[in-house]
Amino acid sequence: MIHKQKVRRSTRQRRLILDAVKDSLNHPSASDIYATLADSGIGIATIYRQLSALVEDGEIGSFEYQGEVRYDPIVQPHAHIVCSKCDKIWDVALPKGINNLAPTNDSFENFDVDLTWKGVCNDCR
Amino acid sequence: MIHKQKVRRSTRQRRLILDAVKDSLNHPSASDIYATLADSGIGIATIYRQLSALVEDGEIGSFEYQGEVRYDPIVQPHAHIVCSKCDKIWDVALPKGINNLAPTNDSFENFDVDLTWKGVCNDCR
DNA sequence: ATCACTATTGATAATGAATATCATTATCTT
DNA sequence: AAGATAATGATATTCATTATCAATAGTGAT
Ligand SMILES: [Mn+2]
Ligand SMILES: [Mn+2]
Ligand SMILES: [Zn+2]
Ligand SMILES: [Zn+2]
Repeated sequence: MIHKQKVRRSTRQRRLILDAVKDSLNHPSASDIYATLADSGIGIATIYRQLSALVEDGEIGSFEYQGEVRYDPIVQPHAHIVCSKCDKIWDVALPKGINNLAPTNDSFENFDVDLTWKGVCNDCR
Repeated sequence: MIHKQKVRRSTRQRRLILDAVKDSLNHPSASDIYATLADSGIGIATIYRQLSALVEDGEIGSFEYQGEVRYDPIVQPHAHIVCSKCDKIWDVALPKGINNLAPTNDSFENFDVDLTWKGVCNDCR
């Protein structure tokens, strides 16, 4: 029983939004992307819809921070460092062997890890 | 230069809210606590205010999940397992030695780690 | 116990992120 | 080119959380 693949049309809006995330450096929110594409005329609803769709399709990553969803051009698993002063976010490699440290009881099947270190960055000290 | 301690009054509302979180088992949200204390007459604004204050005072923990803040009776650092189907959350010990795996560049001072494993629980399979 | 000071409360308005609605438009298949 | 329908954009709506402010109630001093 193969799950039917949802047909996704290639629209100008989808391409622009994907490119904006792929070119981003700061884990942008939906309104960040909206601002970046301000002169494209893309509506805010489309920004939200396509960002969700792109995550669902595995084209981009996402996580929530400070009450809003942030998007990530990197889809490979990785960890983040956040500064609690300026709220900047950096990418960092997952600790080697972290998957071996997963809680292995056979009543749970792990498939994803969300790891964030919180601290104060150099600029804020 | 000691930082002046903010004076915090002991009110009936604060005590009830703290007790509700301490007695909780399901990482409740603000509205969960509001529901639990429904017959106490405590206003929703007070629920939010005191939950924030209790976190600030280190009396309870908190983290965000699925677009809302969840509160935690356990203040000691620990990790969570969440089921992406039923959204239930379990406590789990932090992997031993996780702090040694922190990204150690001297331009960043780590003091907190947020670790969540996401998967599908037994009931949902 | 009473007083004065002010932190806290509760009702409610306001904010901000995200979703729902729906007529119109654009994409894809034939 | 035509038909089917996914996608869009304007906007209304939902939902969590915060702001406002007059009234209330802890607290420390008398
Ligand atoms: Mn990242
Ligand atoms: Mn917990
Ligand atoms: Zn910083
Ligand atoms: Zn489950």
